[in-house]
Amino acid sequence: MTARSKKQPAERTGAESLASTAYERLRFDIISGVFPPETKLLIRELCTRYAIGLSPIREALNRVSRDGLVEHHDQRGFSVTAVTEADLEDITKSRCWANEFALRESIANGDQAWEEAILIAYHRMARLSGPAEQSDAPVDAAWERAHRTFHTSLISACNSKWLIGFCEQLFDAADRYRFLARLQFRGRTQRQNEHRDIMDAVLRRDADQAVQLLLDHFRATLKYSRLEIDRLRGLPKQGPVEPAHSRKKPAPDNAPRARRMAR
Amino acid sequence: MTARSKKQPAERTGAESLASTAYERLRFDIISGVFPPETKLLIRELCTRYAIGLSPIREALNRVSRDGLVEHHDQRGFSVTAVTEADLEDITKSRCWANEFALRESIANGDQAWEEAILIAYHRMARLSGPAEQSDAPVDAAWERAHRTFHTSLISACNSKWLIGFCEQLFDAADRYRFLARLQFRGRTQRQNEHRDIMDAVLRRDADQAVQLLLDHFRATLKYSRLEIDRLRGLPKQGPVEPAHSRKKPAPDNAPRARRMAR
DNA sequence: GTCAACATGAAAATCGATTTTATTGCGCGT
DNA sequence: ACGCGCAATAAAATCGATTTTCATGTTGAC
Repeated sequence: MTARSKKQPAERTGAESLASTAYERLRFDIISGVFPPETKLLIRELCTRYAIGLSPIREALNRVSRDGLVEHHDQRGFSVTAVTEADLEDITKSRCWANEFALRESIANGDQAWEEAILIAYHRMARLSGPAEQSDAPVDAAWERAHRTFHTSLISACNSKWLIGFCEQLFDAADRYRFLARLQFRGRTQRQNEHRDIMDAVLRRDADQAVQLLLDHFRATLKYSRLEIDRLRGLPKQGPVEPAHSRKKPAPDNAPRARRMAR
Repeated sequence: MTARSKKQPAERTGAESLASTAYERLRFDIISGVFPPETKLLIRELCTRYAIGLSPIREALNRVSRDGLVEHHDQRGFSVTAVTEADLEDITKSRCWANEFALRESIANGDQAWEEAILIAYHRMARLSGPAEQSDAPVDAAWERAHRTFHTSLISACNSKWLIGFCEQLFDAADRYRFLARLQFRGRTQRQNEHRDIMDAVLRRDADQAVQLLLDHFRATLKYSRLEIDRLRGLPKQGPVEPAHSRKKPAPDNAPRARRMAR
């Protein structure tokens, strides 16, 4: 036996820890709305859901809480950050500001590799956009990733890792609102051409036009998402999508809000 | 025994978890340069240093890593983020952008409470500035906190939690560079009047002037910190300030770089 | 009838042991 | 002698048990 049976050279880099995979899954589940806003995240439930121990879950929770998707109160656990219209507007304003700067810098500094990266990112996204049209799939993880990559590629030449990181964080935050809205609207609004127009302007190095289109794009997302917030308000908060583990005592009828964080 | 011996009603709100205190201490120690850049952070050593268990340390490390002060590689542990001139310039550029926007918004929106908060923050900082003049104290934690609070207060009326959070993160990152520089220069550069001038312009609602002064302030920090980077470069990297726990085998002489992260 | 102290149960937080993984030094074959 | 594979060691990562803390519902005194 000449050993070496463990690691295929192909996946050599894929040595992820359980905590990291838990982080990815948790972040995705929060953004995609599996855990509705203000849901209390019980460590034990997450353990059984993801089939891993306490420590990695706890580690993952700490990371998402620094992403702003989850709030943490000492001795009182974690809960999904609430959604409010003010927060949505804050996010949109911030990402407009940050992306405008980053995009202008990118257009000024971008080289050929940058242009090609945008082109590739767009086409990968566009290719996924067709087959995924069926609206019964609640979330197309692949397209979402490609979408994120596309937006990052636009500003990737701004020469600021901090700014890029900030934009990505805001992207995730805004995405959560978009997903929440989609849960109602079922079926994707067709906005692929917005992306194409943005890309065209960027590659044309028309900074003003590109910025204009990009900000419009963000504001359209805002408008689209905002419609849902009012509807969400007043809805009884509930646990994760799959029914919460049966309580020994089914909550008495006079408890309209279940599993809500004390504030 | 009528119990109730545990908690004084005074410190009722101070129910911090060990992980949170570890986070604070760790962040402070990294920013203040106790752990030099690129130091490998061994969990066990941190456990003994802070006298707490693995889990809280690990939790704290995850949080600081999301703050950008520490890098994490799966299965390979944590290490203090390296310092580079490019990173320092990135940070400065980013905080100039972010703070300009935030400050203009603040000046436009700020109410009386905002003005008074600035005033108070300044005076608290100024009061600490006098007695702390002795240069033998490596770090005056109280003044540093007040300094941070002052800068945050300036932009606190910008109506964007995201933007404020971003600015604070950048503040910490820049502060680490400033501390590293101070370790050499011993003795504080007297820049208190810069803060006063900024405050005056802000309270006068002279946005252009305030922005000008604030950005100059940041750039002065950049200039001040940059001087040290070249000097740091080439210096043998070493462990925490207190001598590294004695190795059974003292490293052979041909190993110039000790405890360095593989990259 | 109202309020406060108390008991009870649930969840978070912490710890220490165990498992997994990476790194380093050594021996062997070429 | 040089490179390659293997063993030994150190560190990270994970798990499960235990301790602390909070929330809830109840009882008793005023």
